Amino acid sequence: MRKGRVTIKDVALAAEVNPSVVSRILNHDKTLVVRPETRERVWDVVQQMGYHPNATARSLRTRKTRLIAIVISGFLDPYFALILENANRVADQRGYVVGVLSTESDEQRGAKCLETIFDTGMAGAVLASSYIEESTLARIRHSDIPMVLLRRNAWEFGKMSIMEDENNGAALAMEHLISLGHRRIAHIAGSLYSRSGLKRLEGYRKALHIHGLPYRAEYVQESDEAQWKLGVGQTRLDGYRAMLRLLDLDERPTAVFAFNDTIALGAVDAILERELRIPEDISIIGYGNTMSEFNFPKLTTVDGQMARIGALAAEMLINAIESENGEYEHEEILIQPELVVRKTTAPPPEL
Amino acid sequence: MRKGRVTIKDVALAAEVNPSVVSRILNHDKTLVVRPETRERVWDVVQQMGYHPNATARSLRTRKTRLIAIVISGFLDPYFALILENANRVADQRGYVVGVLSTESDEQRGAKCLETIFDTGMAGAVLASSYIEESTLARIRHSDIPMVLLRRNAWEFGKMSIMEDENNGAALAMEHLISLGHRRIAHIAGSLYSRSGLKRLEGYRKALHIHGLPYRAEYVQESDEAQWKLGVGQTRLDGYRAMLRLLDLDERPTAVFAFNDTIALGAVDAILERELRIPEDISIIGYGNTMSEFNFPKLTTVDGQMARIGALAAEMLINAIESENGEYEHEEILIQPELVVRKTTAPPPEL
DNA sequence: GCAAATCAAGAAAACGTTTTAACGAAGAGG
DNA sequence: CCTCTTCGTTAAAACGTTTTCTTGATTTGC
Repeated sequence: MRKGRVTIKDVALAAEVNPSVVSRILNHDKTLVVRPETRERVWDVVQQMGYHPNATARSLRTRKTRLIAIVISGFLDPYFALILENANRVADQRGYVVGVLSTESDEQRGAKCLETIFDTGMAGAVLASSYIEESTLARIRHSDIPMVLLRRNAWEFGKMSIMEDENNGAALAMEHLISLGHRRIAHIAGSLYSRSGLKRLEGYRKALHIHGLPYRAEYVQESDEAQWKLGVGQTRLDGYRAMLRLLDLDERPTAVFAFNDTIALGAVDAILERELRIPEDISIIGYGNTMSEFNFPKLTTVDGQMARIGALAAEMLINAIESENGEYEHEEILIQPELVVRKTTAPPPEL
Repeated sequence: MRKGRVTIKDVALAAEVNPSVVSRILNHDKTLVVRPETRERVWDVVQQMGYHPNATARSLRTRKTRLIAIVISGFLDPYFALILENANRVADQRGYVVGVLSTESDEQRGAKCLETIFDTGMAGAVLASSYIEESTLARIRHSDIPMVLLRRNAWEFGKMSIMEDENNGAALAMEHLISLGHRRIAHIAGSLYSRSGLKRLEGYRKALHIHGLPYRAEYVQESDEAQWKLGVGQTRLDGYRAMLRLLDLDERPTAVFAFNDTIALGAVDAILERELRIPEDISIIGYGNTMSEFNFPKLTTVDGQMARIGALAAEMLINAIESENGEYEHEEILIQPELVVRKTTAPPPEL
């Protein structure tokens, strides 16, 4: 490590052997026949000189890179943090580095992120951000690197995808409330311009219908529409405000299914402020399981399985990258959410 | 984009020109003299064939790479999320991709992350994780790539560093409480095996001393020591438990300075459970400003300036990478925290 | 009208690997 | 003793750029 880095030639020179031999020894080339003493000598020199193969040169020659991209919407959202954490763990185990790109809730940047992925010559990508326009996405069809799309159908693009069964997740939440005896159940919805917002609302409606409960428009509160900039605005404050509107109804609901955990906590704030008790007076169920289990109150919710999804995405992606022939199944996987019952749901007060 | 990617030779062939000309045109080589029509023809062909230079080959030749590493302890901690978010933004603006490595509160992995950085040939690194042993860190001295260390002194390693003045941050919190009239102020400490834990405790003691207030050992609650695995265990539950112990004291404090916001919220839980009011009965101040401003209750805290630190780290690192001669100042920057007064502090009830 | 200067581009080396082909020496087979 | 394998290693090409050095053609200066 004197001037510049030590190259394979330096090693070869010191070990009095050809560079190719060094390379093949280091790469455990099975077809190489070499005297044990030579092999040992090479290893010694490698250790002693502190030789590390130049990854760039290797990549150029092998046309392989060990860098994969994960595109998210932002680091602060626990949804993405969980995905990143687990995808990164798997990638690391398998010897890959993840380059992370953030669209920052700006659709313009979705295209830029994809540019970067191609320009940087990454080996594959997990597309988790929802801020990638359809038109941008359409162009990935002709890219030759594997990709895994999250929460997006990817069949048409010839890529893999992992979807959550949000419809069923919402149903799970509703079944739980209904089985506790609730009949007046409200929903604080997410953006109705987003896939997730629509799916969870649909699950809400379907559950009502199955159990013969009436759909009451005033029981579905969207967060202040002005704030919904395509999915943004799911803050605790939004949940708080929506819940206040629900509490002001003549016949207020006995249970609330919130679009996500953050909104659910906002609803909790409003309820406590009105000096009502949870779950005795009103039950609250969230969605996502993005809050720590140590949070207060201990929120009943639906686990979105982000940890599993993150790990699985990395797994699938790397398998595809390493598939010999470059062929891989364009799988579409549907993950089932799970109900997590904690302390914010109970039978309604009338019983 | 038929078979394999289109290379500079393909472009050169199609534009009836030498590859070197294409290269120099694309890189806006000032010294190149070329006929306008040729230049235009090359650009046209580049566009039409969708040519993107192979980043790997370019890196090999120029001995430069546009990949920088950020080593964190985990994605779920908002402290790191904020740093990542802002460092990533700056890196992206300047045309860099950040590869993110996580030590996951495992000191063994700190060494591994550094290995990865060198093996991957990254251009530089921001070391934000606290789980990197001194012995591991010592080896970076002889690495030839720029690095920025966060919350660590790096002078001895010949690297740059950004430190928070946590001592002063703690003093800020204490001055605020004392100026409100509090005299019985407790501290829920972080791990006393960590730099941060010690510094904030020191700030707490110093402030007491300056104002002639007595130091009372029972007013300093460490979270359950068994849980402190070198800094882990700063959960909301820990704050809750520590606060319960404080509430059980004969003469309970009128204000609490918590090691961080998460612990502060745990303390809030305990106080509310005992049916005391915040801030009327007890004031709470946190540290970090890691919670959204929409959180409830609106926590008075000390802003750790993580956003600024993240951006600054990326800025300094990239400046160093791009410094012509490879020389750069081994700066040590000290960032001052700022007090953020919200709703959980008020004068003590006696007044 | 001729040397010198300028213009427009081409040729080739280099970056550090991996991989395939080639090679000489030693041993085997007859 | 000659040929044919096998063994252990070397030679060289290739990956796709960038960069330096030439080169041939045209223009300029006088």
